[in-house]
Amino acid sequence: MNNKDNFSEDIFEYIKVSEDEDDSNAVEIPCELDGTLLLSTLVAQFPGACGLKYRHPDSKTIRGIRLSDGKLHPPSEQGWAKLLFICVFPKENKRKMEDVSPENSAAKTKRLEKKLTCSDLICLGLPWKSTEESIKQYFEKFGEVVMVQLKRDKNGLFKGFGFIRFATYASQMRALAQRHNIDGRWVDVRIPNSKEGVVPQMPCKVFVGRCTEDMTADDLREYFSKFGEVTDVFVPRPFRAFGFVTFLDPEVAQSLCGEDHVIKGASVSVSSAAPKIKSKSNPNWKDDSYGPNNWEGNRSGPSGGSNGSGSNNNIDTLNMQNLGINPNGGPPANFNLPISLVAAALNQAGWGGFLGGPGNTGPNNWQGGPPQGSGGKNWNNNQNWGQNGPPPSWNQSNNPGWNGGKNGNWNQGNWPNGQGWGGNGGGGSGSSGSNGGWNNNKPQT
DNA sequence: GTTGAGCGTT
Repeated sequence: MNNKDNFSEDIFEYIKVSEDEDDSNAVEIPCELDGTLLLSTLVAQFPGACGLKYRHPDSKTIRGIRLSDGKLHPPSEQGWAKLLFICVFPKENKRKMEDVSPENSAAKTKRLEKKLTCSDLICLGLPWKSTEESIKQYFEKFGEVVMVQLKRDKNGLFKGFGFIRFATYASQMRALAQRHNIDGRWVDVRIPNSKEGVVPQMPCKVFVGRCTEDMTADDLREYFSKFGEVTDVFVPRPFRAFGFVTFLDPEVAQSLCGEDHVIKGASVSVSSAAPKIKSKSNPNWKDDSYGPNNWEGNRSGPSGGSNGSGSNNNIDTLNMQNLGINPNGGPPANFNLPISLVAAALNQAGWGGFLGGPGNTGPNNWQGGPPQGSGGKNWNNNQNWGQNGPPPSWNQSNNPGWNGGKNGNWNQGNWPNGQGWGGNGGGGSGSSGSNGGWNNNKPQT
């Protein structure tokens, strides 16, 4: 052995990955102990990646790497060998001949381009030591950053927030779809309030009907990833024969609507997750509510969160929806609690499924209380939530404090400080422990 | 000198 006895990274196999066949920019990425590579691990280093390929040393042809359940499988029984693996990114342009018809190509693309414009993004909770340069450097992994403005007071003291702007919509979407840990702080990146309703958005989410019970979120993700980058999947449990898939590119989502696809031998139908019913019971809803089931079905959140499938790829669809990035499934307009806190807490409390994690155990994976060691004592009387999903009041104004924080359970005063839900490091019912949560920020010096 | 929810002296 070597003299790094206290350093156990060599129990993981590292594989060399690059964006192209030039390995000078390659990154070595650790596999899991079973030899597979988590897609989320790949995405963490290569945002937007949806798979891997490699050039076969003998045939010299490019071969794809098998992706199943969010895991990339080594090309042979011998493992990953010492080959260079190349990231696969979703094709920018579309896929099917029908979509290249005159009606759908130029005109439609033009329309979309006009709609899908970048806006400034606000970054909240930046570390005090941030500089324009460091922030630019951090966000450049999502694409070209054309502007960084950190806000300071009259004395030049940094106020802990700022604005950034990307060169492309895709970069913006990638940044909005992820959580950001900058120098150990969870930083919220959002569309500024001043831009709310100004930045036009297209639905990124589709409704997938006729799902069979054996279709997991990972199945849907794997299948639909071939059409474009999937940022979120939600399959309600218990089984309800439908699911939702959210794409990074709204054009991909739109192009799939109206189509039938075969997954696991069954025909599913893809349709718009667009508004279908109007909610009268909840004054907090915006004018329209979305999808077949409002929040319960249509809502989603961080993928790869707090469940056994083991990884968190930092997708933050909950945030996206709240901020109008994806108009489908948005919460009430006057949703007072910082959405990131809700997301983090629900995730860590084992609600990852409700928020759309790959396990999709939904509200039912939370059986009668917060995780051990949690400070979330306000949950204790809500054990019925573990049986039949959220109480009806979730969608109504008399809910436990979603609106004004008057009732105590949800207002900020009752949230544990600093460490979030007990700081147990794991994702509630999940086992992977890779869910950092949003509210883990600690005071810094 | 301190801080940790917020929304931009363009």
